[in-house]
Amino acid sequence: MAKTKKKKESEWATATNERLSEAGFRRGGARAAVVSLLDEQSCALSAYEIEDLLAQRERAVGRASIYRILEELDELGVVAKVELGQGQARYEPVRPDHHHHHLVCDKCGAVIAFDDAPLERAVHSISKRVDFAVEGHEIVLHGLCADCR
Amino acid sequence: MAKTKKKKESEWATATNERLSEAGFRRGGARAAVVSLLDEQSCALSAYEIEDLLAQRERAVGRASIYRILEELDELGVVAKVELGQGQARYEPVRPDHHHHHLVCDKCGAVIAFDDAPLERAVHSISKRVDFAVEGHEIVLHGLCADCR
DNA sequence: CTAGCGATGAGACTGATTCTCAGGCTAGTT
DNA sequence: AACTAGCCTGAGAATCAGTCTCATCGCTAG
Ligand SMILES: [Zn+2]
Ligand SMILES: [Zn+2]
Ligand SMILES: [Zn+2]
Ligand SMILES: [Zn+2]
Repeated sequence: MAKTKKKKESEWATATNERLSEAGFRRGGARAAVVSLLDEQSCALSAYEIEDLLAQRERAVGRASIYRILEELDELGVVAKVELGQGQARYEPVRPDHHHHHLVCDKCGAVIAFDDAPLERAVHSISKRVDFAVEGHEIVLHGLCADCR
Repeated sequence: MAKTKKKKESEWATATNERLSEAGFRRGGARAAVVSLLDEQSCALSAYEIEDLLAQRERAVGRASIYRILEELDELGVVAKVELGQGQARYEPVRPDHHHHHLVCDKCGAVIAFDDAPLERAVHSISKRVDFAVEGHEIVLHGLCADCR
């Protein structure tokens, strides 16, 4: 058998690995572990969460490598770095069919994903109108989650 | 004459000082200087920019005080803390009649303000639909400014 | 199998923000 | 005006996320 990966990788991991090799990156254990972990996520994780999860579940990866790899993936456009005003960045796999934004509870820090077509339309409309080459957008709604109210 | 302030304060400073006293805060030189400086701003400044500007123009204020005061003002809802993904927070006076969002140049860091009614409508519409008490929102468009393209 | 060079990670370093706590000053009180 | 409780300030230490350095590891082409 060619594959002996822990869990079968999804479309995202496949596409990501392809982009990585296209971009000239060699294979490496640290990067494979990060990609594998992100592949299982539907929403964003912080670098420290990634570090902890990797140490527990997959394979410990140095902090420097985690940040380096996340930056590479962000530049390749396969990972999005989102800043939710919590003093730390979060990273999530980019899946065009699951584009979404976030609701952040100011009390407990909970992060909830949502998507809305009219909102996206408004953003795209603006992007075309301004004298600015818009490459991405981030929308965060702050407030209190159901539990914290 | 009752007033000998450097420049006549605008509606924002007046309302802010009122809220501060309502909230039980005493007067103080550091806070007055920060409020006065913010009152002149139409868009966001970073804590360091505020520190430098105060040291030059108004009255030097300790860094700890600047952060403490900005946090108080943010909690009172008269200042908005905006995180534009530049590794530092920025703060701007909240003027309901000048609600806006930001375009950030990923190359030179330029920040440009914009506002859009359809976008706000979409956000408010979402706010009503989710099981979440939305208290604010932040929208950032990333890309390259006209100069950097 | 081996050389060449990218990949990795321990730990030092940076920069922003927060904390601590010893005075300074405001706002009532007498 | 003088007095005082307790908020207001700010210098400097402490934190913390994130970045850099560089010796070492391990792919992979040949
Ligand atoms: Zn998400
Ligand atoms: Zn909550
Ligand atoms: Zn602004
Ligand atoms: Zn620019």
